[in-house]
Amino acid sequence: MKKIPPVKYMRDFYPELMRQRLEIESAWRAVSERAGFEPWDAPIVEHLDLFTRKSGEEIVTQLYTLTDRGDRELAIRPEMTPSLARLITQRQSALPRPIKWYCSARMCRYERGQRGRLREFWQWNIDLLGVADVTADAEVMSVALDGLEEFGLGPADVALRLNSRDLLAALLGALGIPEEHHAAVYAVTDKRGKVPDETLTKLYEELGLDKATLEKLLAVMSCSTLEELDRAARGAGLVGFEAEVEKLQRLIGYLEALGKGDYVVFDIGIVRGLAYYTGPVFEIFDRNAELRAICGGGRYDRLMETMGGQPMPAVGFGMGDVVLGELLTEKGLWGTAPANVVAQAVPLADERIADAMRLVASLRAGGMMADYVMKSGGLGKVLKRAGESGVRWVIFVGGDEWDSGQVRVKELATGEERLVGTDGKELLALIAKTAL
RNA sequence: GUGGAUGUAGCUCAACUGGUUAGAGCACCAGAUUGUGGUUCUGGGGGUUGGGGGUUCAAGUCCCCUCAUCCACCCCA
Repeated sequence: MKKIPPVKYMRDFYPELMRQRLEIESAWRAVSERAGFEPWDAPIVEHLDLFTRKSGEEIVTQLYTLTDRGDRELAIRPEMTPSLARLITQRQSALPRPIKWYCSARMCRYERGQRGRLREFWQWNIDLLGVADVTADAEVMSVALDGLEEFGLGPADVALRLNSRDLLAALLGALGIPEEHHAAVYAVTDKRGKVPDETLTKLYEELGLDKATLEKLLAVMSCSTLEELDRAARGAGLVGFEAEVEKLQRLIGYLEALGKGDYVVFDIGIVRGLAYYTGPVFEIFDRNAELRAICGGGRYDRLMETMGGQPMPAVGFGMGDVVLGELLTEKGLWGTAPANVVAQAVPLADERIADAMRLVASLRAGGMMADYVMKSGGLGKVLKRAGESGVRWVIFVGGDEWDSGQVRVKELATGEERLVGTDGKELLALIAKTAL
């Protein structure tokens, strides 16, 4: 019989990998809860319309779609935001503001796999709705960075690249570029840092702008700090963008107040592909910029209307488990050791197997992680295995000790042995004491 | 969807210009070791050399196709 492999670009979670996934998810959860976000989730399968409404029909080629027996067109969710919008709009007037929600969800995208991108993955979403001010943006970005700090990552490891769609729009407007051409400019700007500067310049030239406008655009787009941009735009005689610069400066100030100032880098090349972003947008990268973005997000103040709800300002991000996992592996920051069995009982004769079970059952009932060897004897091997796998106590069940109502307990780290009663109580107390 | 690279045991890799039955280390299982340790020693299981076709007396090796993986592009919610 031929073996059936896992589905292309999807992972089998052997225990080692599964522990990593759980470590990531519990960190996300802990950080979210600590920052006052509430958990939510939705079905893993949604109506196809939910996704095409937000992203257009082209999205279908990137989805796992299915038709159910009632001829309903469905799709496995490729992201959480449409579901979020549904949940929010269903109870929009009843939810107290601000709405701070998080989820850690499994999703699928039918894409070509490559490093950092698979067809099934987990994504942490943080969303804050009902607050139009950049205080909310700062909060969301800060929590994203908290999520990375939880693993020991710091400003030396990752950077938060920040930009604003409103700022870009204001600059292009000031340059006299009509709104319908903004998307084309964004598409080029998005390449910044990904292609050589000369190529970028060439792409801007191909946009068909007149020479004066092009020169001003290039002057503005080549800035690598917000201050530099402010000077360059003023120098080019542009007006009407100042409020957006001020907003970003205030946002950066809030991030500093939240202790995240060292991560922030202004990057006019951060555009984000999605059309629905409206204000500040950001991506978090490893400092070496070897991997794709660890996290991306921004403000999407129009989405609730698009999804049939009342207008409501919103800001959020998504962080995937794949790139983060690669970074943690690269930096050696995985924390979880296997959960070792603390105590292992070994029956010294077949007649003692049931007794070992009883003892272990009472230890488990007492909250201790305990296990037993499933056959009697073979002490040399049992001890060897126990030592290798991190067992801390081995309990010998049987022999003369058993006949006198006791079991012999060996602490593997010291080799010290003691005699305790067979009901497990004394053993629990002993282990609890040494565990501290 | 486009282009490039790579495919040998669970993992890391050998096998000179084509030449006997494809090997080693690690891992796994067992024994030395029926009441006491991590070392050591011995043995064992595990391969359609990704798959198919072709050239040849002979293919892991050369050719073609295909599949998979990785990298880059497109896209990136």
